[in-house]
Amino acid sequence: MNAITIREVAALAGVSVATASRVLSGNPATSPTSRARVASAAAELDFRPNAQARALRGARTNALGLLVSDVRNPFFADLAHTVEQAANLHGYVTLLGNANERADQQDRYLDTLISRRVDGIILAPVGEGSDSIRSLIAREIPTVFVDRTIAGMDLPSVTTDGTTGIRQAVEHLAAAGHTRIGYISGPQASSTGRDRFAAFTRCVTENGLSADPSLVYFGDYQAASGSAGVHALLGLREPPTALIVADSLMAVGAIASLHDRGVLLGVDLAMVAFDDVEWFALLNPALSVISHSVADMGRTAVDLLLQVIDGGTPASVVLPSELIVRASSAPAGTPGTPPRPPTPPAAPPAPTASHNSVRTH
Amino acid sequence: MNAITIREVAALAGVSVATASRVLSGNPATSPTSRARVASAAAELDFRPNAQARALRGARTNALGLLVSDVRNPFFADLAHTVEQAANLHGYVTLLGNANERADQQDRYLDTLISRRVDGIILAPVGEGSDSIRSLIAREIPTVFVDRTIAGMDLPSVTTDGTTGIRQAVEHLAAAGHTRIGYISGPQASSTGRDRFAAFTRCVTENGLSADPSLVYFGDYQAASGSAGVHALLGLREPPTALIVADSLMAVGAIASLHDRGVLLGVDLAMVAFDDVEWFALLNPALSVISHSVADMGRTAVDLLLQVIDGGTPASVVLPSELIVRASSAPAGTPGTPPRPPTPPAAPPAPTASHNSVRTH
DNA sequence: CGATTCCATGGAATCGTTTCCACGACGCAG
DNA sequence: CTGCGTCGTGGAAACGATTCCATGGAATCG
Repeated sequence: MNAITIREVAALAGVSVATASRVLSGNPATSPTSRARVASAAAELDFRPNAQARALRGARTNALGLLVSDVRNPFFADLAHTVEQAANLHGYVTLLGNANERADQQDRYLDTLISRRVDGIILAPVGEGSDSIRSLIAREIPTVFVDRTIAGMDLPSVTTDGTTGIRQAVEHLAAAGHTRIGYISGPQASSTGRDRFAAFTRCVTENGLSADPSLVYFGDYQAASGSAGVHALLGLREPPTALIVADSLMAVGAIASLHDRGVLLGVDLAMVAFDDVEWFALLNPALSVISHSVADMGRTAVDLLLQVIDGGTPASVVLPSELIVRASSAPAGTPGTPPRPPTPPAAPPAPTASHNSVRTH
Repeated sequence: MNAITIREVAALAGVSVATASRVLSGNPATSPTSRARVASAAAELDFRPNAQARALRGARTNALGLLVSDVRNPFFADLAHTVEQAANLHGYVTLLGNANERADQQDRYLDTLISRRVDGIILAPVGEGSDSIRSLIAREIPTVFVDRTIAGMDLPSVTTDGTTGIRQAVEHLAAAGHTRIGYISGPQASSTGRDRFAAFTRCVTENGLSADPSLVYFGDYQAASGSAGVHALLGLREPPTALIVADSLMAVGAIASLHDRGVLLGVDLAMVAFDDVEWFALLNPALSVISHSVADMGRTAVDLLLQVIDGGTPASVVLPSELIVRASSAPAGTPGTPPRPPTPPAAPPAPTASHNSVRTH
């Protein structure tokens, strides 16, 4: 770790450190001669400026923090990817943290991001507010929420309006004859969990469907709770004939559990999941989903954050969602019949929406 | 961004900065009195030490860099997760970078990691060596390779021995009567691409199967190349009756393409993919895979890196792989017959290996 | 009781970079 | 020829923490 400093570069170039610094940071007040000499000296020594020292003096670190609730969730993996690309475009490097859906890990990571003096933070919060998050606000560290928000914390955010998609899903299932729709919900401690659940209950009553509270299972956005939800709902005396699952990981767990039980998707049970994941279309039958554009969300989050860093107070953005109908939400079978022998799944109804994600205004 | 410094903490506590620093960094040479006063002052001001300044003076940053070739690849998402957890256990924070399977993005990220003076780097390299990687070695920055290596660069590494799994897969398919096995390979510019391809060709000849070079398609570990591979291989005059795909993303592309063509997995075409991804088991028919333990790989990589940081020169570790047979690799259909109407997939043969991943010694 | 050790403490140097300030050289207009 | 603005340059302060070193008081020992 024989680090080369700007001092050695200056010495080799035969100029002062001040001049070397000016050349290396693009300050125009330099002569062509010293520009050339410093540049070649830096190249020869393979000089890499120490970002710590640079950030210590200057105000900016040119780093953004992105804290997602679970990297293994394909939605957040995609989000990380788009955020990284967008940040890169603006000269920022992204430090990605993984809260693992746990508030303590989120706080630990937030603390290190604060310590490292990132220029701003994009946060998909877990829980309902912690000291670390309040600390963020008290220090006026530029922060935006993505995907989820926290009640009472007035920060710019990019979220999805799940209502449209959920309404479309409920109406679609109702039109297919389902009256008892099960719902595997996200945790009520998260804004998306609450909002989607509220939208679901509203749409269910609006469509005159069963509002039986036992049709709702509250999961935690992890695969295991999807399995548990299927177990609970199909164990009811009057099980649902259709199922809406509030995120992709729980959908994976739910599907695995249905497989184990020999319940055929799209035949014995209709299903729609929130979040469009590429391979959901590859399942047999392909899974109907409520889609929202992760690329737009990532780009918008970076845009908002950069505005906050520049001192602005941008308005929050709400992105649309929409139903994509595939074979898994075929018309209802007769409720209560035991699983039948495998038959080819019914032909999917004509899609009500294209697969292409909706662009934000 | 009204940052609180140790100076203000010291003032409030009524001690010198030196004492404050000692208390805050756990130096035992402090009196209980000042410990208490400094601690309460720090808490009251919500003091967060500036990691930049700390790292500037001291030698360590307590940060590791993890550079993966593609975050959206579930294998690397899982790896990121386990590495992060393991590093966390040792008090390190992980800076995750995404090379996007592109050498230029990898180099850009390596440069920022060098600039930020991370204590060590875990690298899943893209390409066959660049100036940035050579720079890493020249500076003696602790680095280990994970999943992939680069020929001629003698760094500790954790890799998977794909040979066992591929041999099992080829023998399994041969036993089922397949003689023409297609192979969608990873890029020959990557060590895993070369190694797995070499193992495949060796096993094919050993088992007396067709070594027709047109049965091999070279992809790039991205989904699109999986589709292209299916297109190329099924367009042959004598198409293969079985397919081995060298990674999970290309498998996704391949499966999508098979869907589009109406080719039934496990009926018209047997398939085995490298990398065990949770939801591959959920496909219908479930996908046979060559599994290797990503958790072991992540933990081992962190272990090796910590040894290198402590001045050691640990030996590289090779982890095992094994075939997990599921329904997608059913016995061969008659080659060349057009897709038949859907029938229930054949019952899977008895698994030759358990789903549980093999533990490293 | 005096000398010596121990220990908590504060002042100051240090890390590598940026940036303020002062200075000298130069060109140009009066 | 002198005065003034411009421009490139170097010295030194600054950023916020750690750590060496010296100091003074208390404790211990002969």
